[in-house]
Parts: sequence; C-alpha cells; structure tokens
Amino acid sequence: MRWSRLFVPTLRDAPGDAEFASHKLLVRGGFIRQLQSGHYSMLPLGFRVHEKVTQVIRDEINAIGGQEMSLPIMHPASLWQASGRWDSVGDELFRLTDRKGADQALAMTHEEAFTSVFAEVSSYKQLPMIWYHFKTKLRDELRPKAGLLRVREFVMKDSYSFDVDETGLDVQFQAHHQAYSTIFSRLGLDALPVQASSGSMGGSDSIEFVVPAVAGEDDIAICRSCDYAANIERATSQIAAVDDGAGAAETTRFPTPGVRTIAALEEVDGGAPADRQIKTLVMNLDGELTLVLVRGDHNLVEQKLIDHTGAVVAEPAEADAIRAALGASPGSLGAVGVSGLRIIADPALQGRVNMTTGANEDDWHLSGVDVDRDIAVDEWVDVRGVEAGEGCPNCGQPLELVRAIEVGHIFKLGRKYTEGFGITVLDQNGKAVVPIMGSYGIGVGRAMAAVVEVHHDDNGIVWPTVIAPFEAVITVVKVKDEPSMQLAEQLYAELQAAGIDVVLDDRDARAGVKFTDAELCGIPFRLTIGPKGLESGQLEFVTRTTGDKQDVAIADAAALIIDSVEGSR
RNA sequence: CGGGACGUGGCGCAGCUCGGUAGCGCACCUGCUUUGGGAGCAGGGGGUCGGGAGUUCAAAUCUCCCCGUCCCGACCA
Repeated sequence: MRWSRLFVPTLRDAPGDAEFASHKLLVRGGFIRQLQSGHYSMLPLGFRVHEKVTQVIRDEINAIGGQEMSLPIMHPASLWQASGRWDSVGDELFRLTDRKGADQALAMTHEEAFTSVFAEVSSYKQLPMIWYHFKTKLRDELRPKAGLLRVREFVMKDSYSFDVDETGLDVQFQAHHQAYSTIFSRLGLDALPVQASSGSMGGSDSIEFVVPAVAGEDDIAICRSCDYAANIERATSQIAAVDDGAGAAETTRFPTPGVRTIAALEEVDGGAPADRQIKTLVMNLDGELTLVLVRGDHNLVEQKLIDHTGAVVAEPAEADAIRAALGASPGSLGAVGVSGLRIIADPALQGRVNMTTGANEDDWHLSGVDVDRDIAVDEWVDVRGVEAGEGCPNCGQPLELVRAIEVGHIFKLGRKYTEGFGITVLDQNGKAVVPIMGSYGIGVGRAMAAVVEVHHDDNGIVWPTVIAPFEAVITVVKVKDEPSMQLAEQLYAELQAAGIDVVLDDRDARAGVKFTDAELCGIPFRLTIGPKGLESGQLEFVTRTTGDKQDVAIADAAALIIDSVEGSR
C-alpha cells in the first residue's frame, strides 16, 4: 500500500468532545469518524485493525472447534417473543415495523437466532456444537460514550455451544476460557477473568474478561492475596460485626426535624452512626413497590437486586408513590410495622438490634429497632456493594476496587433458550433431552479501543504488531530523489514478497510530517530512506514501542525488518 | 429520564456581555523558495454562525421552541 493513495485523515487536534485516550487517538490517527452518537465509521486504518483483531479471534475460536457462520441482524418479533425477551429486555432492543405491519427486532445478541438454527440438530452424536459469527449488534444504549468503548452499533464475535449435559458444557466453557485468555494476550491486553452477573441473558457461571483502565465502566473487586476477582455487581466481602450493645425492649419514636439523610441522622440528638442505621430504599420492580433495606453506610447494587428478583426494570420509586404507600417522604422512611409490601433485606442487617430508622412520618425516626423482631423481612438477599478494604470472601485479606473495561464475557446459559423453543435431541438411550447452552462474546471495536487505552504514549498509538494497521512503514524522506525512491520501491517489493504488511510512505511531504503520522498511527517499525542514508550507506530503523533508533546497512535492511516484524507478531 | 455544558468552513477556537452583515490557527488549492522531526513567503477557495419562530431598520449576538453532541447521575431514605 502506498500512503499517497491511502485515506488517512490525521488531525493535529483531537475533537473537543473526546475525553479518553482511545477516542482522541483513534480520531486523530484517522482510524474512525463519528456518524452520530454511538455510531462510528471505520476508515481504512481502523478497518484494517478491526479486521486483524477479528482474525486473531477467528483463529482461536476455530482452534477450539468453532464453526463460523453468519446469521441475520433483523429478526421477527416472534423469535424474541418465543424466548420472552421481546418483553424482558426493555428499551435496549431496537424495534421496527415493516411495511406489512410485522414487528421486527434488530439483534442485540443472537441466542434466539442460533437456537432456531439448532432445531435441526437431532442427535447427541452431532454434539457438541460450537457455532459463532462476527456480526453487527444494535443496542439502544442509555448513553453511548468514550468513542468506541460504548456504542450503539458494533461488531461482536458471539459463539454459542450446545451440549447434551452439564459436563459437556463445562468442557466448552473451559475451552472458551482458555481461548479468550489466548486471544487477549495476543492482542496485548492483560485481561483478568472475573466473576460477573449474567444480566438479562440468564444463566449460571458467568465470567467477564476485564482490562483495568481509567476509561472503564466496570468496578472490579480484586484480592491481591488470592485469585478472587469479581465485578462489583457480583462481588461479596467479609465485614466486621458491629457492636449494637444490648437490645431495647421496644422501639422509641423520636423527633428529627429536617433530618433527611443518613449523615444528618448521625448528628441529630438521639441519632446513631451510619452502620447502626437501616437505610430504607423504595424500589419500583416492574411496577411493584418493594422495600430494600441495607445498612446505613452501605450502598445498594441494583444489578444484584435485578439478578435476584428477575425484574426487568428496577428503579427508585417516585416520591408520590412512596408517600401513598408509606405515608412519609424519603428521608423518614422505615420498614418497621410495614405489611403488604415485599421487603428484601441485606444480610448485614440480620440479627441486628438497637438500630435506628425512619418512622414513616416526616421528621420522626425510630430507635431501638430489633430487625428480626420488628421488621417482617421476606427475603434476605445480598444486595450490598462491596467497598475497598473489606475482607476478601475467600481469604479475608483487603479487597481492592479497580476500574476496568469489559472486553469479553463467557457464561453458561443453561437451557433457557432450548427449552423455550422446545428443542430436544436424542441421547444414547434414545431419550429426548434438552440441550444445554453456553454463550461467549467479544466486542471487536471495544477490544481495539481497550488496546489503545493501554498502549499509547505522547506521540500516539503503539499497536502490537499483530493488529497494527501496517507492520512496517518505509518512509521516503525526499520523494523526488530518484535513488531514494528506487531503493524504497525495491525494499517495498522485497518486504511484500516476504509477507510483511508494509506501507510505503511516498507522500510528497516533509519528513517530519511523515514521522509524526507514522508514530500517531502506531506503526511498529519504520525504515527511513533519504539522501543522507544513501550517501552513508546506513538507513535509520526505528522501533515504535521503545523509540530505539539504529542504523542498518542498506543491504541488511530488509532482513532486519523481516526479523523484527516476525519476532513481534 | 434528570442535571450541567457546548453547537461559528474538515479539525481546534475567538467574536455574543454592549445587535451594524464573520475572524484566527491548522488543514486545502496555486506559485516560488525550502526539504532527515508537524517549513517560509505571496496569492486563493471554502461558512444556511445546528434548525425554526419572534423582537428589531438591522440578529452569530437578544427571546422562545426544537434538534444535535459531550460529561455527570442513574439508588444514599
């Protein structure tokens, strides 16, 4: 490829609305352009990287027996109705109506579609199956952000495994686990496998691969002493018991004028420290008001609540609804004596006495609350967010919280879809069994962005060779100098013949411009050809990762590049 | 959905307070000089000032509505 013919619109300044390194650099380097919020065009360089990331993933999924195919993006509503997700996924699913009036869905994942194809498989002898495709997904995200990191339209590799039994599923799950580790490592990502919530997909074992980075959107609890790592949506911890003293015989109402917050209740006469208060949250779970109780200094993790209840929508209840149900406004709420509402409480409250909470009357609170005695808890459920420094659930050592980008997710789907679609295969005994599924995804564009987040410097992107838009660039300092161009053409041909993905920078521009662009775009190796080098017989060879410059004899240049590229693939 | 900010040539910005018919840097085109780290000089092209309505003799500027984009929050009782 000749740079003079390439469309690489590099920019000196990043767009003003770009915040994160990957966003800025991918735009500045001419890799991507935004069409609208959450939708990006892949320009030639971006597309090259995207294709290379795709190929790495393809290699590794093929290596574990994956069969690549390609399923549609537009699905009939009936398919999603059959799985129940037409109603359960909410507004994230793009829906449209065709001219015949038929409802259609734009796929956000392909569980249903793959399962429908699987209906033709009828014998255990054909199992296991690992099927996958690279396909554009559409999701009406609440808030697209950070360039390629969170978008509404993106290509995902999603694979699905089908097995006769759990043991088989375990094998596929482990195979994917291993394949993902290899993929991310080849991409230059230190991806950490962490326990995760399986969200609306349903399923049991769920592991996310995350890359620690400031641009991330996930909080991960990590133990440095053992191998515990979990998404905050799933993480648990050991916490010290709180000394409540002796329990009171009965609750006491006391006035708390103007007190609306946990902090204020700590200060007021008759108040209590946060860890001896009960925080009463009124949540609207698919229209049903539910009281969720956590310790005053704890935070609710909505995902935990959703995972437990299966609710589609979980949001704080409206103030009006709260007042109608409990007779008071937020700030004075409590669960003591409440009946007729579902009450979910965090285990950190179990057995606690002498607690303080709202009295369900504005400006009044209760003290001396004995949780087991005074509150009709329906379910004890861990809904609390862990905090940094709390004890690891495995070894008790302090947990650390880190921001991370989720780059991959594997989980055991179970039989939700096969069962829902009435799919069975015959086992060895001729008996019909419902196959069990696994589901495994990697977002290609997000992986790209994650690589940039981790691999860049002041001069631009530093791509790992395997996914760099080009493996090497031959920079011709003075294009009009005949001997320079002649040598460049010769080396260019030689490298291409050797299978090197090389670009010849033959633009009639100043050397500095070409050097800067090569660095911004992150091309791993650069050979500079100019009159100076021709005269001395030594060409300059630069390695992007280290910035190291070395002189190489003209005759040795090709071999050096080939070795360097091959050694870093 | 709530809160905040922003919207002026491809990119980055000024102009808006105090209305008078649009400017700077980069990029682009032509010429000359230059040429090993984002060249210099000269000339040139390109803008419905996000859109609509209103106020006014006159609107990028003031008012209202809408749209778009970015950030924060999505819960702290």
